[in-house]
Amino acid sequence: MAKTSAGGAQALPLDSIIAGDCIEAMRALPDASIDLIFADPPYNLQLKGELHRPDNSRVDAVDDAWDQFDSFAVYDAFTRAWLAEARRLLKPNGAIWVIGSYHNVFRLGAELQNQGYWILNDVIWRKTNPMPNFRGKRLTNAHETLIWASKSESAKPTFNYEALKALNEGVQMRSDWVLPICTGHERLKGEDGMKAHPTQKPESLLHRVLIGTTNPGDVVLDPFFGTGTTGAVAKMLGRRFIGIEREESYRKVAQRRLDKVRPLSLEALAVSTSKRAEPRVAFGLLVERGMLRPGEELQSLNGRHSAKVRADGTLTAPDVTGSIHQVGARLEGAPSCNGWTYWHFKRDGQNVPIDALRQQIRDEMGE
Amino acid sequence: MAKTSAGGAQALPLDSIIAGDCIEAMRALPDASIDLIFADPPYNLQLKGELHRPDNSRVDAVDDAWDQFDSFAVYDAFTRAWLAEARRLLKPNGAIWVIGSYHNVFRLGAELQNQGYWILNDVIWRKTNPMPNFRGKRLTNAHETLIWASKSESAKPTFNYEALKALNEGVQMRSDWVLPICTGHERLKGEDGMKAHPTQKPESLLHRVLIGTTNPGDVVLDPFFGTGTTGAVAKMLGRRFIGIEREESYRKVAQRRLDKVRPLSLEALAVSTSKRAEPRVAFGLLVERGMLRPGEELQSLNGRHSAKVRADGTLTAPDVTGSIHQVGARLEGAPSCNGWTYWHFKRDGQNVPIDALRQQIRDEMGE
DNA sequence: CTAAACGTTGAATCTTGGT
DNA sequence: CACCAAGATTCAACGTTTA
Repeated sequence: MAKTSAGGAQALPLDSIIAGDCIEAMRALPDASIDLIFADPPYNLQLKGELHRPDNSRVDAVDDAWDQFDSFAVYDAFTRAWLAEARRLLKPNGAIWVIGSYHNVFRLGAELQNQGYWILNDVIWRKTNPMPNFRGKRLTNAHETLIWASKSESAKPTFNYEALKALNEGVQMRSDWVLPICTGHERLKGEDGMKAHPTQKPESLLHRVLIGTTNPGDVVLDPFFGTGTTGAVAKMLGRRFIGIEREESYRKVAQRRLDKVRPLSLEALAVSTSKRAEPRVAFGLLVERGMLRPGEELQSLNGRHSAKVRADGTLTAPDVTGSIHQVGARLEGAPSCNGWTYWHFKRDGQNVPIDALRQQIRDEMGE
Repeated sequence: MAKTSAGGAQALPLDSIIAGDCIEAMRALPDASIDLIFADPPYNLQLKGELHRPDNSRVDAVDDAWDQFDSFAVYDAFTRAWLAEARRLLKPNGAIWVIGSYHNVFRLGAELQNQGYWILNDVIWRKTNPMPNFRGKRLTNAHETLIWASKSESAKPTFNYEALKALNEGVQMRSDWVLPICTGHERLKGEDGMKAHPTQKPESLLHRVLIGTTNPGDVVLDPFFGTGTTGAVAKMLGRRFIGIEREESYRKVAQRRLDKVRPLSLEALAVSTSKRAEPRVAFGLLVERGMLRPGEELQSLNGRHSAKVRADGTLTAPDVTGSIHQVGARLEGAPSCNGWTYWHFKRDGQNVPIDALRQQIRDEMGE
């Protein structure tokens, strides 16, 4: 595929599965073209014989004295390579999710940090129905760890705070997610009736990831596509996806699965948004519109202070004059203050925050 | 201190706090002398500006000098050094616990693996009452990660499977542990009334670690002793401890704390080793949480019988040991008994059913 | 007296947009 | 990039004061 000189998104093989090795396939994609990467890398290394040690000696699968150090060195080299490609592909405000268990997640996390990714949270997928530890020599391994990281410290990653809060019954989403493992009808079977993939992730997990950290239309890359859970949920949620998968059998199952997915309507895709996404309203507009009269007195939230509205949209109190925020902050001795929720006016004997007037204006603008 | 040629435990400064840097202090201890290490190293939080709650109050951040490192390279070198000393000190079948957050735990885990430690489980401490994310820019950081590792792959670490199972309603203990953070009376205060240490760990966490992975009489080393939670729980549970702490103020608080701890009786310490019927409720959590003290006496509903609480959440009476239900049934000569309503404890001169404590826990967990 | 209201705090990598 | 101002944002557990 030809890259465009601009690295334009039109070069991307959207909504399709690329056959091949994940590192080579990523090399063919343009810089800074991806909004989000979700990666579930293998940790049962079938890499012997296909990779070289850091000193370039070839690792042989059969007769090699395959000690632990070699094993970690090879795994780290593999991790370093695909994470570097992944970072090149991310837009400046892009982010990545990786998932792993204690076998590999510490290598993943350390390498993310080494490459300049900025960890935003680690998230625990707490399985409601894990496989028990049969030998009674360990604790039941009842969770996996996800790491959410932005491309750099200065990035401004997508985070739909209000949508996740709504998913969590009105309290902010925590870093531990309680979700069942993938079983039943959701678990894809091969033609032999056996499970098609050993570690198929539940769609609920991807649903939460994509609702929380992407917007509709975003491009999501999964370099270890497997049976395509990332693609299926992305398509359902109105996101674009690119999958990379080496094994033909997985690609076949994934493509069949994807063909059956019907995207949700735009209406169904709408999520709760934060105030930050709404248009700014100048306090002065409330005065101009006659919603507050110059000279009218406002009361503070706690009732301890008052200030008068002036015709230019500033407030004045005995010792301070300025914006609604500045006056509130000064009177409270606080470094900052949200004047919209701090100041109240009287209507029908009730104290009403001036934020209600702002909301009224926003409602009119939205009509 | 002179090492004995056998590395004998008699050279160990048991049940005391060593003043000084953890690496130097460990160098003075003999090879292969420690059964278990619990380490809560600095997290390298890298906090920048100040953080305020929405009500404008200031968050008291962990900004102590001991948590400051110039780079990952410096932090890694520090980690490498203390983990190497720690490994030298462990007996061949010894094990280590480390605790951290996403800031440092990937460095810890990777270095453990690099040094030949063998990870047995990662364990998630899920906090019932974490600090929220005040700016709505991340997920609530609601957990910390512990890593449990043996000295080598071939080691046979202590694992009290049945005791942990008994603590967990008779089902296998999982890798996610739900426990509150350290607050209230347990949180140690300095003379100024402020918290004595910024990151004091709850005793319930150490209780579970020590019950599960040590035996009475084992030697437990904590190279980052702080205010001595590890020592306090070890002493209570009949384990020996060695603490290393650099800061004099922490040592003073820890020593005062340790002096007040009364070790449990042997009887209370006995830990079940045989299989038995599944208790239906997590009585053990009441013990871990300190709501009932091992050795404490419970009275029967009719006042005719009494039994003692043991550290693994079983009861013992003169002729019978087992779950709260089993012991109640045996003493009454009944086929079954609801231990929750049968057993009572004394609080403020009143007999209160232990069910009240269960209800308290359920309330906390939102059931 | 109790109940309700109010205040405090916890290992935190915690903003955005305009000039 | 620096600087400045607007303005968005919290949950559970304790402890203390008020009604």
